[in-house]
Amino acid sequence: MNINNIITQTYQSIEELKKYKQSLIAESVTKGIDPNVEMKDSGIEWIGMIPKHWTIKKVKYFLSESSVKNYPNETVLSLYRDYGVIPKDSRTDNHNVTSSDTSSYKLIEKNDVVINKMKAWQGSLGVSSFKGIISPAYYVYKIIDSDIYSNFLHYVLRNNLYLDEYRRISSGIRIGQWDLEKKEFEKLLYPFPNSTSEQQQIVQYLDKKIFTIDSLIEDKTKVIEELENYKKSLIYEYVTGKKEV
DNA sequence: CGCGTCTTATCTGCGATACT
DNA sequence: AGTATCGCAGATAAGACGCG
Repeated sequence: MNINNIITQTYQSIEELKKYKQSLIAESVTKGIDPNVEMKDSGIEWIGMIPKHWTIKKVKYFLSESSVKNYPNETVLSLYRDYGVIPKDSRTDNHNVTSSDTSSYKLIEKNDVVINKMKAWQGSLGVSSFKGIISPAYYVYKIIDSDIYSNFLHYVLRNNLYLDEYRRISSGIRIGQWDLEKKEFEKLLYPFPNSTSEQQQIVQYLDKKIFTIDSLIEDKTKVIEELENYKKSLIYEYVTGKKEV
């Protein structure tokens, strides 16, 4: 069996795991985790049926925009598709330079919703578990509905059923940096379980599942790395060794 | 008219990839 | 291996907008 085949296959199984993770999240936050519950039509075309006891809510009524500035000494945060909202200096792969004057940065409190308006269509939005400040090129919202559990909302906002819709309500010329239109976003509808305890159950369920899937992905990534290194050493020998064109 | 906010396009640094 | 080019993830400047 040649190395390239193994690498390709491992790579594919990682992709499948990632897809499974996405659909598991989407399924859980729109259908719940009890398969025996009675369903009803949500009226939202990209969602379809939802549990009967869930409620559809409009962004405008559960989020309120916040733009608090002049806290230049707070921790600078950054929003990642993969990691959510984290302190910017906790990663070395962010090459963007923080402005020398952070007084126009927006203040984020714990549990605030942060949206990268240019990358929302890729799922670049989430609920922060940190307090800090972020570049003014983001939208910051506060949750004003006390029946919504912030960690549940985090999964809901990022679930992939909504990505096409985010893309649709974004506009702009530069490829890959379409601007999410705030007004359109505020019109979006999301389904929620009525009780926060059910929201918490779903979050716990997802956290556990995702941890398992992520560690599987990690293992496979390591396998690929090892194989790539082996392949490189072969190529190196070929190129520097007795090769003649 | 002045000022703050929003929009838009351009800019950036470096890892990844392609090629030789 | 060494070099050249691409692409990612996001920051930011500057003009447009709009409010009192």
